[in-house]
Parts: sequence; C-alpha cells; structure tokens
Amino acid sequence: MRKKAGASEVHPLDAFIRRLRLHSRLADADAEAIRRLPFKLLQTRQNAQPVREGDLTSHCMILVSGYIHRFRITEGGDRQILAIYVSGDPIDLDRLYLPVADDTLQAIRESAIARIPQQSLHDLCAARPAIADAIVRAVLVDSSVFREWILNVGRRDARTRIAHLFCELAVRLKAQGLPFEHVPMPLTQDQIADATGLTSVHVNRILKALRAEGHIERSAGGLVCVPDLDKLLIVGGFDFRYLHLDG
Amino acid sequence: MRKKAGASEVHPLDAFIRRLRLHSRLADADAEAIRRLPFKLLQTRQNAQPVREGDLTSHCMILVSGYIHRFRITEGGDRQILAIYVSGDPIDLDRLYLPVADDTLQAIRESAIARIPQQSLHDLCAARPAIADAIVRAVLVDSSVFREWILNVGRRDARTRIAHLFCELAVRLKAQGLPFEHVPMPLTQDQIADATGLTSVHVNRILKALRAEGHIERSAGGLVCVPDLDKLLIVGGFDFRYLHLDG
DNA sequence: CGGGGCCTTGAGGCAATTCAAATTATGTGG
DNA sequence: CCACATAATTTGAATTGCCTCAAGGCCCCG
Repeated sequence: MRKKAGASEVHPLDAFIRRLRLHSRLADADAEAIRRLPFKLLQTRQNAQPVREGDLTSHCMILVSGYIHRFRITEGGDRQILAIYVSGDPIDLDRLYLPVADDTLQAIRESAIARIPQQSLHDLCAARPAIADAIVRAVLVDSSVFREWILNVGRRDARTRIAHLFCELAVRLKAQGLPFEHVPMPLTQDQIADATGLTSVHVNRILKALRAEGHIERSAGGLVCVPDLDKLLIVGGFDFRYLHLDG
Repeated sequence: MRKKAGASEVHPLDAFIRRLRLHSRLADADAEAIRRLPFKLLQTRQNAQPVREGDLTSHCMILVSGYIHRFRITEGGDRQILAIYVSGDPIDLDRLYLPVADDTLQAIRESAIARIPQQSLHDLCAARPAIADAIVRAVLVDSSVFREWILNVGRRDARTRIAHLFCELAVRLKAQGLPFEHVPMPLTQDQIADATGLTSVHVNRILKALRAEGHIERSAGGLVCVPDLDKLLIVGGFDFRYLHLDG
C-alpha cells in the first residue's frame, strides 16, 4: 500500500522529461537514461545571466525551477525578449549544435538550472534515437513558438498582443502540469513591454484596461491572475495549433 | 581538357548540399547520398501554395529555384510573413518531426521544388549521422533567424526594419553563391509590408526615401538593386552573428 | 526613514495607419 | 501590336495607436 521511497523520488530532470513527453513518446528506459545524465545544479539569483550573446559554451541548461527569458539587443540598445521559459524547459538546446550563443539568457527571478555537458547529451542522443528525436522535436516546437511571436509582434494590436502573451504562458504552464491560473508575473511591466515590442508606459495602460474588463486580476506576489482563461483566449486571438499539443 | 559529363553535372539538390555545408561539414560520400535521395521535381507557379496550415504531410521540400515564403494569419485576417526562402533552402524541415503544417508556404514567383518522402530522409539520417547533424543545425540556424525577425519587427523603426530585411536577403544570397547585388524583388511592396509588420503604403514611402538616399535602386524585372551593401548594412543595423556563417 | 525599483498618470507629439484616388506597370486576347 | 483588364505602385489628407517626456506615488529593504 505504501509508496516505496527510492529512485522514483522527484528528480531535478523530471520536469524536463515531462516536457519532452508533451511532444514525443519516451520509453521508461529513455526517461531513466535522462535521469542518469551528469549535471550540476546551479542556483541563480534574479537578473543573473547564465549565458551572454557571444559566449562559447560547453554545456546545455535545463530550467528546473523559476523563470528565465532570452533576449537580443538592437544596435540602438533596445531590448527584445524572444522567449520565456518555465520549469522543465530546455533553455539553450541550440547550443548543442551551435556552441556560440546568439542570445543572452537572464533569470526573471531566482531559478535553479541543471547544467549538462554537451558531450553527455550528444552521447545520449547517439545511444538512444528516441531521445534524439524528442530533442529535435522540442527544438522545432520552440521554433514554431518563435514564429508565433513574429506574428504577435508584427500584426496584433497592443491589447491582443499582451493578452496573447498571457495566454501562451498560461497554456504552457497548464500543459506542463503547473498552476496556470496565476501567470508568473515577476515579469515586470518593462519585461512585458520588451516581450511584446511595446513601451512599459503603454503596457501599463493596457493592463489597466484589461483589469477593468475583468480579463486579468492582480494577485499576491506580483502575479497576474487569470479568472477565466477561455475568455482571455478569445481576447488574445489564441489558436493552439502552433504549440503542437496534440496529446 | 574538356570537362567530363556525367555524375558531377548540376543536380537539383546541389544547392541544398551547398546550403548544408554553410554550417556543417559533409563528406563527399554524404553529399553523394543526398544526391541519391528519391525526389520528384515540382514546378509551381507564382502564388501557388504547396502546403497549407493544417495539412498533414508525408514529404519534405527543398527549394531548387525561385522564391518561397512562409506565413501565418491572425484571427483578424492579417498576414505575417515569417520567412523567405531562396534556392537551396529546405522550406519545411519541421514537418519531418511535426507532420501537421503550422504555416502556409507560398511561391513568391514560379519555383521548382524537390519533394522528398519524409521516410527517405529519416532513413538517410539514421544511416548517416553527419547528415542528421547538418539537418538539425539547419533547423537551429533558421530558428535564430526567426528570433532576429522578432527583434526586427518588435524593436526597429520602419526604415531600419526594411533595410534589415534587404540586408538579410542579400547576405544569405551571397553566402549561397547567388547574385546578391540585385535582391530578389518579385517581393511586392505588399509582401515587404507583411514581412516587416508594416503597411504597404508606408513601405512605399520608406522605399522612396531609401532610394532618394541612394541606398537602393530600382532595377529591371522589379528587382531591388543594392549599390553598396556595406552602407545598407549600417542602415539596417545588421549584425552577422545570428546567421552563424563562421566559415 | 530614506533610497531605489516599479507602477501610475497626464500632456503633447509623431510614426505609422486608414481611406481614397490617380498613375503606372503587367499581362492577355484579338 | 494595340486595347483592355488587372495588379502594383504612388501620392495626398486626415486620423490614431503608441511613444516620449515628466512627475508623483507606492512598496520593499536596508
């Protein structure tokens, strides 16, 4: 009757395995092989930058807990956030094949990261084709998300754009089995602005409007609370297809 | 003295091999294996859509000649172009692992496409790890380009944005060994608008200004001619890093 | 209790949009 | 090779969504 303690306890990479299984079938043996991967747990504080554009890297990182974003800067110094990662997400798989970083990674709040030697991952992929496939699939889904961001920033007005960002976060959190009614909002208004290609001033006004309309609510700890995700999905013009969550 | 005719003649997939070699080392045997891939040549006319969002596919396509773009549409019906492909580019590698299309592909002008069964590509990757790696690397470079487009659309003004688009096309054409002083401009002003998140009216005005400043010129057949790429690179705030052309 | 983030609000300005119409290319059939 | 239809470019005028600048308020933390 009692659950046995032991190997099946929570492992830092379990969330990563869950994330891969969102899009790929992995045998238990594959999952076990991932758990046996050598890694070091890295605790980063808010705003730390575990990798900067231009760095030559030797490891890949999995976000174990916390939130991290990825950004680039224009010649003029303007920042654009390109992705927001939640626990379980691999945050720089690209560096497995392109070891020179083309973006900077920054912790949104204090986070825990598993650092895995690239060589170990390559070896694992060579030994286990199902894992290699799962990794490519994860890369491709991310790629589809990048494309949706182009669409979001290029063709939607501020209100829809911001709503869409919240929707995406909520849906991805939900898919990962994380609490999603409260979207992680240690995302400052500045960061929302940088993720949507807007100004923090304008973001502020739009948030006010969305609040007035009841689409979002303030919540403890600076979280954004989504009282009715279905309604917000409509405001954000959200279509699930690009996330490839067919499961 | 005379070149021997035979196996070394131009093959439709040679441009693809060149494209892969931009970022990956491929042995001659690998290249030869690619040439032996079964494929059918498809001639498409302007505006044809070889694949639509939602299609379930069984093939992957390589652009042999011509130009193709990839787009998505918002709930409101606005189009955003997400990528522009030139000869040699694989245009839907993502479908190798995610067979349901999340974008629509459309020919900018009449084009020739090589259609390869996904199964054949999978087999080839399994047999030749170097090719599998090269394909993943191609996917990752594309992904970096998508991110640059987010930055472009999100954080640059119209002038810089349009200049950046031309720069990217010119640089990619050049890298592929194609003529690049004349950027392919069967891209209509509507299409430039959809690629940059602007209005065709505004694109028209900016083009006029860029012409007045001598950064671009009109050329036969609706091409845009870039008299001095180095200058345009500055106007577009262009940084090569994201293209990963270290070679 | 003072300083530094972050959020909030107002007023004014501008880049880009919308609407509308004229002009110029492109292509097709007679 | 011209006439006509269609698509693409160009231009103007008015509008607006979002930005800039600037100041004030809140809250956390030392």
